[in-house]
Amino acid sequence: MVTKNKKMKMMTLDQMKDKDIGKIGTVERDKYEFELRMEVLGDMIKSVRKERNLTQEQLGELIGVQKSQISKLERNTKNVTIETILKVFKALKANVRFSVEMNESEFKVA
Amino acid sequence: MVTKNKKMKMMTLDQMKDKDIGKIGTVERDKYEFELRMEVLGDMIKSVRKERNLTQEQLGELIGVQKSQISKLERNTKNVTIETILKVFKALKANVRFSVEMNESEFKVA
DNA sequence: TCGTAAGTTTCCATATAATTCAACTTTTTG
DNA sequence: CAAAAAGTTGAATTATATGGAAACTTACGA
Repeated sequence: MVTKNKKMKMMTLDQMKDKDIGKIGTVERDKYEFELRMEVLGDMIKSVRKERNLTQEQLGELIGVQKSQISKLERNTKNVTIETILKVFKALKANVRFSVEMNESEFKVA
Repeated sequence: MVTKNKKMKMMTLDQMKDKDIGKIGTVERDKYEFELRMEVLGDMIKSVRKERNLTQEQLGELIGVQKSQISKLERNTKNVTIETILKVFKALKANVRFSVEMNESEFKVA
């Protein structure tokens, strides 16, 4: 299973690279400064939850946590793990995308 | 590093996952989805680092951590916080974007 | 093939994210 | 308005991510 997954992982990576990366030339610099504001992430959770017409308690049930936890995630100024983000938006049937870009090329992570 | 013109018969990512992991919604599949994302995230760090011609040690110096830590991030031994992701890609002068999409609407988080 | 550089792993400590519970405040609604 | 529902907060706990040190393995150039 491990070997299998590893093999698949490499295939996936190669696919990704061949498709999206191609070759990248020389030096480059970041276009604009990027800053992720955690409040916005919390706002996103809230927005999507409202969109789905769920209370914090109901969303909590879907995920398996108390409403207080949802509240904290929504108004959170703290750091969050990827796992938590995925868990929440999955329950909300929303798709999360992470991408990394250098220069013109964009590498989709998920 | 990036292999060009590598003609191989391979399944699409979704095909692979459906065939070898199980259908969407199963525990196995969900777990794999998460692991896949994490693994690919590590691969992205590695790819961009290589692109910048940096060793793990050099990247570590930029961020202020040991090379072992970079190794761990690239090999995804753990879950990762947003802060860590941002820190790494910032050092690599790469731009990270998170976005959430549900149905037709897409909400940019950053 | 030897030596060095690069990368990995293990053990461990510390910081902090995730979470609950219960009391509290705010909002909704009958 | 008063009750109920929804949301917030703080204190405490648990789980785990971050990180260093050092030994180890792998890659690689002379």
